Amino acid sequence: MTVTLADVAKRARVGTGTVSRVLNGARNVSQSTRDRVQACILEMGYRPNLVARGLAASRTGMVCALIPAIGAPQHGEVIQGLGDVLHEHGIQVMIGDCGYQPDREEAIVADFLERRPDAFYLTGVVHNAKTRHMLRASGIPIVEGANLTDDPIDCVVGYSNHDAARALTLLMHKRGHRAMAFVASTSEHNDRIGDRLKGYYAACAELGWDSRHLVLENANSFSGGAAAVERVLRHPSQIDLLLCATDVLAVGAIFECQRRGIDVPGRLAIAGFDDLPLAAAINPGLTTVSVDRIAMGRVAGHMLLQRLSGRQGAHAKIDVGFTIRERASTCAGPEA
Amino acid sequence: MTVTLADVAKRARVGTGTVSRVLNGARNVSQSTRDRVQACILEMGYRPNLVARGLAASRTGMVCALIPAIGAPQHGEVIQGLGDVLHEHGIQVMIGDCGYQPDREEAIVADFLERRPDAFYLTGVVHNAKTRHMLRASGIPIVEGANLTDDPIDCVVGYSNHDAARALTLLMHKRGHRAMAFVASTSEHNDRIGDRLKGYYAACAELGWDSRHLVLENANSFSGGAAAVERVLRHPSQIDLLLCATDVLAVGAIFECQRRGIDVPGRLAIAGFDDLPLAAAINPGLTTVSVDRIAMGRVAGHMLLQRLSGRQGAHAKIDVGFTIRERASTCAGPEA
DNA sequence: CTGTTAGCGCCTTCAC
DNA sequence: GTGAAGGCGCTAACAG
Repeated sequence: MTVTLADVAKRARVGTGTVSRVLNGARNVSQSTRDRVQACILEMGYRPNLVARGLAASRTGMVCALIPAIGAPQHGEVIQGLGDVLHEHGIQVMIGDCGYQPDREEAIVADFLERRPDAFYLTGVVHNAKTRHMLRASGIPIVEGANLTDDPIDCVVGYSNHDAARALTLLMHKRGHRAMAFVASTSEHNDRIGDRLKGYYAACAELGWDSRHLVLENANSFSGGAAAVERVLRHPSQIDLLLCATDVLAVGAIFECQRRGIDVPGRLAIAGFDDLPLAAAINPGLTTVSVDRIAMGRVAGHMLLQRLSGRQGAHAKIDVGFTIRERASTCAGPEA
Repeated sequence: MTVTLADVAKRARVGTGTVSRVLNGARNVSQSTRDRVQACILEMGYRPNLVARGLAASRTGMVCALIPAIGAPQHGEVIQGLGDVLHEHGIQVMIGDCGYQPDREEAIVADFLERRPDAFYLTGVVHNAKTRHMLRASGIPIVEGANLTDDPIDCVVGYSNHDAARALTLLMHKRGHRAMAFVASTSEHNDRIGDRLKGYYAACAELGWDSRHLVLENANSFSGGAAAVERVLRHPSQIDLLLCATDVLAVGAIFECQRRGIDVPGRLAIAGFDDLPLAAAINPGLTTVSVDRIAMGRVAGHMLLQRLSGRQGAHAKIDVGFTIRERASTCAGPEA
């Protein structure tokens, strides 16, 4: 029924090995036979069976990527960059959605490993012991992304969520904001959010705000951001800036302020994190932290390719940095 | 190095066939040997190699899904529903991003087919001839989604984008809107958008608006929606409703109105399509067309499972319907 | 119920 | 440069 490599070999009057060589671009094949074989391939409409190739070569040409939520544009961008680079090398990306749940992540890793991927990409740098163990034991290259750590499973590419939050907090202080509240999203298992909060704490400590920091925690949704506004307005001390752990929370907060007729940033300034397209579009524009996620994905792809090509060592940790985008949702500073 | 099925068999003192049976839950294995084998599997930490299984059984337990843009939450929801159903049956989903480009779709389909997936999910119902041919020739179940057609490759699950746009237009007319403009997104190769426009035309025809329909075309982005507002305001006839082909366009339009101090819906009403979370959060709430995409994905999954289990026939076309969500961005009607 | 035997389609030595 | 042969790890008859 379906035409196999052996069929091609027969038609071209060569051994299967030769066809295989042509297929994989080995140099030691004479031009004439190469041409003949390739003609047959075309004529017969032969398509290699990558499952068989994977078994024989123990290289499947597949890389697994785990993200916490498919449909979240941030992670989509990373995957896009990753895929762009890998596709050029004939590698396909298989995506897993672990929904911010470590045990789901573990299950997916276990499942995916049975498919013998050539490498793995994980979002975040915190994974449970079993997951780390399985991955290490598999012996394939692993890259963790979207944050930084000094103790990666294998290698890591991202930016310091901690430092970004700290820098944003300090900048807002410089701009004149004095009474801040931090709005975290409920996510015990999201290291990026956790580090952003820690970065906020660090900045507070540096500023000498050693007493009760106001920290709220809400679902990472527009209504979660709205709820934060309500809480803050009822707070005894007059909060003048809402530092939201995500743009979604921040946008929800801005919407709520619009509804209540609260001036942003006049009465309450709002900052976010992620620089989604929405951040630039909304009124007022949202001050936020920006990262080139596509580039991050591309770097991840290159790291994997390098590891796959044998060259160990090299960079095991790459910081792609971040940028703070100041927009109208926060004050331009005392001098402005 | 890695433990294989043969290793387990040796340790359990049974044939490889028996281990295979235990693995695949065949009934004809005595409880005692089953227990013994399973003990060995645990002790040795055996994990089956799905690549080898795929080759031997010519079932890979993989389904490929093509979406036009990873990171677009709409498609993420569909994939989520699809994955939920398939995972329960040990099937993994491999996602491809074809970026609204037919030739990229064709290339991805060709690549993916070499991995011998058990089935395929495609977004949309329009694909080029080569793609359709390859898919048909592969002989595996195919389901197309997110729209409807009478000529599916195999089967289709979705809703009529045409009818939804038509219904929305007619409803808006009923609500008192008389001078509409349709804002399409630039996408020659997006059948959903195309059908929405046709549905608008159909409604216009029914309403006797046979003369010059105002139709704009902009990039599917917030700024595209903003640009549409500018165009409409300069239009000689006073447009009172912007029918946007997507929520993103509509939200961009609302933002632009906010900037210009234009009352929505008083001066200009705005409606969208997709019912993103943003539609309910924004001020005013966005009137839009809603579809249960997760459910749609689940239905797609069930269709595939049914096809895979041999039972042909059954439903080859399932309409999951749509709902119009009226919110404050359009008028409540003459009676309100 | 269970062991044995062929492959699945391809890659990869190893001789020629 | 090229053919032949031996697996890769597993499933699926087929005997017993």
